[in-house]
Amino acid sequence: MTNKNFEKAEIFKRLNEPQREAVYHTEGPILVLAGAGTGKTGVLTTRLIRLLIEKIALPGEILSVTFTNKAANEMKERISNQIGDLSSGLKWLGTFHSVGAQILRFHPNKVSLENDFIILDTDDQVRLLKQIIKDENIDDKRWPAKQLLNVIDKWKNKGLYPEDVSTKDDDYFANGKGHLLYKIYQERLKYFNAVDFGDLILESIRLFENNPDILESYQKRFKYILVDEYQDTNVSQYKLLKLLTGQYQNICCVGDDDQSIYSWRGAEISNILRFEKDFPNAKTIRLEENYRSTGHILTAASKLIENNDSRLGKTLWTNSGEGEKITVKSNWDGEEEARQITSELEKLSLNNFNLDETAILVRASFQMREFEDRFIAVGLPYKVIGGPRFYERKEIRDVNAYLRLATQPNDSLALERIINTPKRGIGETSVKKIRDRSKENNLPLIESIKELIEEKSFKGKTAESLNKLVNLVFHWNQLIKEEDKVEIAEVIIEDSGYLEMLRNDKSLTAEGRVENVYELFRSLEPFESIKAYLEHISLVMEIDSNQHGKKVSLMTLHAAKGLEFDYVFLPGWEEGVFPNQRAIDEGGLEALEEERRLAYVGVTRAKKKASIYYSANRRMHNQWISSIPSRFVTELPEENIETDLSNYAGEKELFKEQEYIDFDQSDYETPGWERARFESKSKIIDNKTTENYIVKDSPFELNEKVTHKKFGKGKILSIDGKKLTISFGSNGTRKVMENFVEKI
DNA sequence: GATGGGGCGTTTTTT
DNA sequence: ACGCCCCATC
Repeated sequence: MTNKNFEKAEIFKRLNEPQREAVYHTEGPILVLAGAGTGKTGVLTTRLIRLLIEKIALPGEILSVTFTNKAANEMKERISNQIGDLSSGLKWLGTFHSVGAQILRFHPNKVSLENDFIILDTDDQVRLLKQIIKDENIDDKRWPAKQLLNVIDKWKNKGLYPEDVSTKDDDYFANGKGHLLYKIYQERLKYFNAVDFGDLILESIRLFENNPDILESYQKRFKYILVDEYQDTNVSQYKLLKLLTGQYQNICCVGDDDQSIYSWRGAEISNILRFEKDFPNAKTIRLEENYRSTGHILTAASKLIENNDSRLGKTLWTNSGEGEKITVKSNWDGEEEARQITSELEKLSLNNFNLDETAILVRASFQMREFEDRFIAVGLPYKVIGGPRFYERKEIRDVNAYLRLATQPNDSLALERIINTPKRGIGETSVKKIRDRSKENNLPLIESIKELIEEKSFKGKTAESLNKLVNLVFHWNQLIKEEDKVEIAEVIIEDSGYLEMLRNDKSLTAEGRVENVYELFRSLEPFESIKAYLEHISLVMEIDSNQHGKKVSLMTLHAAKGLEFDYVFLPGWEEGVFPNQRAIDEGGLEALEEERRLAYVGVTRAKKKASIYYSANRRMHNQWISSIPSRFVTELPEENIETDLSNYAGEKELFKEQEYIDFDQSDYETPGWERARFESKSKIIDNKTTENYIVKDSPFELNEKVTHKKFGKGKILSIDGKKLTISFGSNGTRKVMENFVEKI
């Protein structure tokens, strides 16, 4: 095909001016700042397609990285829909981790790995770390393995090897022993011929830093580099990109600093903020025309995000008219909020509106329960997006461990996982004996077992079981060598006694587990071999969930990034819930800005209508908390919102209570807040529904001594529901809400 | 090796 | 309040 052909193509014609520029500017570094709904993925794929069609690069010469498998698959699909076979051979289109794995698979020996190294999942990592902590005689109660994993993860995200962790960075764990444990962990990984997710990036960096010739070959190979969601990259991913970019500098990063919501897992918003400094002569293109939302939604979201300081700044606009205003509604509590939203959804549903185009986006998953309860009560079809993943289920991991072991008997971590599952009478002492032998003689566990059996170190049932297990493993391995067909998986799992164990389990969950195992067998079908399956799932922790039917989507704001719906419901916009108090406590202003970006992501998911809700009271950890509207509510411009207080009863109560909070000390003096206060006062309120919720039994007693965050120690003079009158001595006598007070 | 009680944590989650 | 994890106990 020629240039003309490309220019005639529909995908090209559809581009607007800045999009076109982003597609055509192929030489030199370029940052495409793509606001929500501005056709980001379209630009990325069109750019790639153009490189191929105009034969600027061969498929194998384009490195194209995304963050999630979902994004990678979507891109692949879009491309192949457009150009079919031309797209085959795009073997470097994938997630950061799959690219890292691919690189390491070519040169395992250069980073002290062997062929067929295994990729650990989180569960394996924790088990390994637990062992290390115990071996080092550290109290694993005080210093849990999970926490160590977080610390190590953090270091890996920052591109730090054990030797790079300075004493200064190492006050997180076990009084400065963190980096030592990290070192041992890395040694153990090498010993198991294993890497974790972080290593896929980190070891790739090490490979390139230690082998300039190899690096150069990759720099030459990757004529063009495309990066999606650049705001989500962490330091080590950035380093890897920087290395690969080399002298050619043909890197195109697409992202949106306003949608950076993953700092807590290592994403560095500074990567995108610094782009122009990092890559000299970089071109920045802003995509600001939004094709998703209507005017009010877009303006409100834009104004909201303008409250952030750390941003590159862009102004979204749309041609699609004003549309509907964002509604802001208040409720008495979470339950009422769920009722309210559900009834709005029911109305839509009764008018034959497609529920697939509706979503409820929450800040934290505990908020989902009330909605699920309500949906079930009224029979509204819904689906939860995200949540516990298939491959993280225990039974699935167990089965995978058996399959790993069958393909690779030396996989000691897999063996340790299932050595006594189902119960075979191989206790902790036997396992320790085996493990010790392995450490002494530097052997895989299975070889140690063989040795120990020959030496008759085990007796009775233990010896018998171990012998049987070892023989089975080698038998399976033989089966797979002869004919690696996925059907063998079922044979293996039956042989092992695992399925029998589940079938004999009378508990409620066991039935589901058996089903899950069969689901796994089904999911093997598309694969050529068990080995291919295992390699796939070690990088892809998801299974395609086929959630059919028209349903409301229920998910967290994080899970909603990249999605869009006609109607978006945003409950729980209250201080403490959203912005999340813990986030602010731990991360201060930066965290608050991230929360605001989350709000921005939420609002911009809506195509036709966004509705925001807050409640006067919320039950958290089984305690009633009275709450005040989120500052984000007050940051929405008045002209783009419609405050609807008609529905509900608790408003009066809410604002009456607010008067007991010391307003001088609060941040809520924005115009929106004042407006809300004023409106609430002028409303006539039906008090009926509130009565059920009024607290009758106070946890406090008259004359009880308490402390208040601000006023210090005091004595309770009177109790009126949640309102306490307290004498604070020199600080005077004040009325305060009980949740601002603690017992001494 | 099963069972139950005590202790603990309870934001977001991908690979 | 609740669920999960770990350990002690039988």
